[in-house]
Amino acid sequence: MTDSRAARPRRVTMKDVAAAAGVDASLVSRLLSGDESLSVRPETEQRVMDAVQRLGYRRNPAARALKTARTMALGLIIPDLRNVIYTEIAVGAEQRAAAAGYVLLITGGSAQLRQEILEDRVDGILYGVATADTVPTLNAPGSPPAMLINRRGPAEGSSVVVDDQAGVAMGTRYLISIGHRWIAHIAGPQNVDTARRRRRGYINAMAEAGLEIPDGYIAESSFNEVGGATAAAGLLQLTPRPTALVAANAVAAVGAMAAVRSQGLSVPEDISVVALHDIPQAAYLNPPLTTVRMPLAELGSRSVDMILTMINGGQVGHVVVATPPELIVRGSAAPPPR
Amino acid sequence: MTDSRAARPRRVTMKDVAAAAGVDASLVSRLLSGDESLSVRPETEQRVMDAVQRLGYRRNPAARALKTARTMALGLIIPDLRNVIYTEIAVGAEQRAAAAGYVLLITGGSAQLRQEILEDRVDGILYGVATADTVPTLNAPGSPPAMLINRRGPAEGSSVVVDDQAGVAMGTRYLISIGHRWIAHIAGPQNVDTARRRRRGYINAMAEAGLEIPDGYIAESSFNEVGGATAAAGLLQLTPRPTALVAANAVAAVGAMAAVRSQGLSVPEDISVVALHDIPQAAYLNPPLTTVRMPLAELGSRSVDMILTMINGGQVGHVVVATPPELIVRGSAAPPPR
DNA sequence: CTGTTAGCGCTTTCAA
DNA sequence: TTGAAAGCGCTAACAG
Repeated sequence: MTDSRAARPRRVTMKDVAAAAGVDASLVSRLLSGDESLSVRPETEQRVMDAVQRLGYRRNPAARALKTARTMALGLIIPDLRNVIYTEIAVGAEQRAAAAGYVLLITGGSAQLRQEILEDRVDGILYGVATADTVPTLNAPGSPPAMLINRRGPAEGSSVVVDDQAGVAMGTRYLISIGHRWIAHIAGPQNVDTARRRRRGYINAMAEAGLEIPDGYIAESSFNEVGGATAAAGLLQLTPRPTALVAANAVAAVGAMAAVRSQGLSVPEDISVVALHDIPQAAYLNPPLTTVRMPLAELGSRSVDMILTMINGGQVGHVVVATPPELIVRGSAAPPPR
Repeated sequence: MTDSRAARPRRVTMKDVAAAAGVDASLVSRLLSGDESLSVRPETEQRVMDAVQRLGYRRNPAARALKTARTMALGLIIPDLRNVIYTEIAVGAEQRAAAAGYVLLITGGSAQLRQEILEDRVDGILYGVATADTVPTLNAPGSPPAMLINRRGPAEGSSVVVDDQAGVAMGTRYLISIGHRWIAHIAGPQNVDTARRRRRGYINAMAEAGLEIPDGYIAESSFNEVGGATAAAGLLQLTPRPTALVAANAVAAVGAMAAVRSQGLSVPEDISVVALHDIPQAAYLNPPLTTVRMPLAELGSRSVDMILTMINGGQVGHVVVATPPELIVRGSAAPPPR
């Protein structure tokens, strides 16, 4: 194997800058770090800054990390890069991280797989993945601080979620308010707590209106199109047949609407659909999907604030983002037939 | 400001392992790197490995990066984390990177913004962003190797793309084959070369069938729902009114179909629609969207192969992923009315 | 078969 | 107001 490694120019180091400016490297370091308690002659500072400019110098993060034991990076692990919900969260997190001078490293896949890869490259980890069976080990000794995002975990840990229960309850109440009585729920996978909290929102809203939830009216499904389609297909066979569906997830709702159509029924004339999460395409679907918008970007930015607090030794615990859900009425729900 | 930094346990170092195993650190290092040219007494190796296990030791990437001048990380910059097309690419890239022992750091946003942040943390950069006006500076001295992905750049650089031209041509030919003559094109933003190549595919397919492209039949649009809706709305006002639309992007097509409906027309009875990129929801739309599937994951994995070659001093140039596009016939296209 | 040594590029006391 | 020196955790060349 011929190693044809090209001769890349050696990176300019702090020493080079120091030499060019006729000062010691330590001075360059302190200048670049904006050390307040430092008094430098303006002209010296000028010379150093000029040299930095001229040589195009950038500090080496690896060397800094080694010395300071801080990488200035944060890790975000999400179950699936293709999931719009998570990328929405990621966008919020990324902005906040950047504002704090941190890089956000986003990876998809299982916690197991990513944990070890990320663990030693970041100062803190945000886990967007966790099921009842596989909660990542938070805060193992020797590992950076970690917390759950959009998932609630064991009491000792920390987490941040949106008010899923309120969101689904809001959607359910809306259907009730326009006259529906037989409302079924397309629930998410019940081994993730987010889905369980949404289910509770549905159950509560139904109970508070004194409405019955017949057997089978809660159909578990994965958070994607196929899952929603399968769940809806089953629900439509039930007696009494539901006149409305609250979906725990908008992507699943897209599948559900397709299933309704394939049974020769139509949305919203025969079956009304309301879904959690206001995804970008909701307004362009046929019919446009009525949704409950959740503060996802805020969930992301909040999680960064929290992990930063943890990194600095603070306590954060379990938080629910306070911003209330918002109902976005479009065309997929109407009063029930007859 | 009270610094309440908690006392996190000091990380286990290689020295600790060496001490625990009664050997020198350098031996631990060579063992952990799987140095072939090393002969160690099996029992010594065993002792070291046991110590590693017992202490839960992991090597410090910052220290390794400083020493070896390799971070074992790759950067991927994509325009928008929410764009399904790009996350599909990212998934392919991530898998290949992991297989090669590299971490893929994904960030969204502008090249300008991300470049400097990533530059010194990775061994190579994959740019998924570039317009005619803002080509990132590839391979600046002192920066890691970089190339474009899903974008073609200046001759001196390197890039990998899929065969966009063939893809759109395939969709256009399909519409022609079922009888359409008046086919309009929802083109992407013409300052990105991907969009220009797709436009060329449309033009060529029309020309090769001897079909006329009336003025205004090519509408530029951004690669999202609003863009598609706006473009389609304009196209439908033209005389002769097109009977079919080829969209350079499936997300834009979702918007286009909505625009068709809002003019009181229907898909595919009045207007047929075919789009590039087989997005997950295509099959669940109303009507299900006929698309041309492009090898996006392969585009991602291929880009990783290429940047790895560059990192090792090799040349790669400009490549087009060979896997041909595939037509996925669903319900959004039918023979023209009358 | 295993140990010694030097040093990657930076930050941080401490001294001048 | 600035410089000197030590060392973060690791790897690689060289000795033994």
